Amino acid sequence: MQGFFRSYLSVYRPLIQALNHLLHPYELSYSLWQVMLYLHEHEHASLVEISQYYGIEKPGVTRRVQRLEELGYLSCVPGNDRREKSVALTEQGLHVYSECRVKISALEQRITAGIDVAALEQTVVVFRQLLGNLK
Amino acid sequence: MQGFFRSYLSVYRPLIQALNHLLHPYELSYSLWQVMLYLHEHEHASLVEISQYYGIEKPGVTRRVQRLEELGYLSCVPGNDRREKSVALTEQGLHVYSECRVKISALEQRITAGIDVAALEQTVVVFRQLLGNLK
DNA sequence: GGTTAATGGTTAATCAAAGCAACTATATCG
DNA sequence: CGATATAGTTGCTTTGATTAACCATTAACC
Repeated sequence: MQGFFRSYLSVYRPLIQALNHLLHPYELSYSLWQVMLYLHEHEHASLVEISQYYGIEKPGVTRRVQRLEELGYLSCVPGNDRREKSVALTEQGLHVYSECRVKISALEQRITAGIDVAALEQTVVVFRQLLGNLK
Repeated sequence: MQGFFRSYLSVYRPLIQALNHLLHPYELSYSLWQVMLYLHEHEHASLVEISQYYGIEKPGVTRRVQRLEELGYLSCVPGNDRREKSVALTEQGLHVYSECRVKISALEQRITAGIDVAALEQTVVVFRQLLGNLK
């Protein structure tokens, strides 16, 4: 499968640009959106948890969280371990999440238009396998 | 196909890291590698040509080309239009290309191991379609 | 129980990559 | 000839990530 990576990577820039453009009105980028995505699924989370989930370093998470805090999209929630900073989406964060969710799904719809659903599902399976092999 | 983008993007960071790690001994990154890739296929090219092919701005290409020139991997070739800077791989650049080509193909082999070849081929088709829809 | 080690988080400095705006030089067209 | 378009460069800014060093708190252990 010579050229597979190249084929994969050719999609990246236009895709991330489209997503960032979509998120821009909310002062978000995809990297910030990732944090919201995680918090939408986990109610609350520590920074290390997010760091490990996305495979990025802790300082990166600190900054994403700081930004989202500034925007009022998330806030700290008290926990028993006082080292830990547990964060959760705010009311506003949840609202922004929902709005973006709709738009992102619509974009997904548009970008995958005309592609066989079975092929898309197959592709998702391939991504999972690639990810497994990459670790 | 909710979550398709997310699935796609989850592969990006680990993949690009693996590639950059592989290219590091040659003082290359994937963004530099792209230029070499193009020049390997086109003998020589102008910066605008490369810029359009990869969908990046001209200054980005200027800097990539400058870096590759410093490394001795490419050099200018004379053309009739004196505005234009036509570049081509040097002897050394070609040699480095070959070495990296082998290693990248091996990595590709490793990362796609155990994945059905038909599924991979279908995935490449999906990438092409996505790219088409993204424009 | 008190010292040591591990864990969670932050800050600062650095780097890579990309974008935009403004500029120079050359070509083309009227 | 002069206006306009094209190719490339430079400078500045932004985004995202990394490493190293550090502080605070908790856990482990003799």
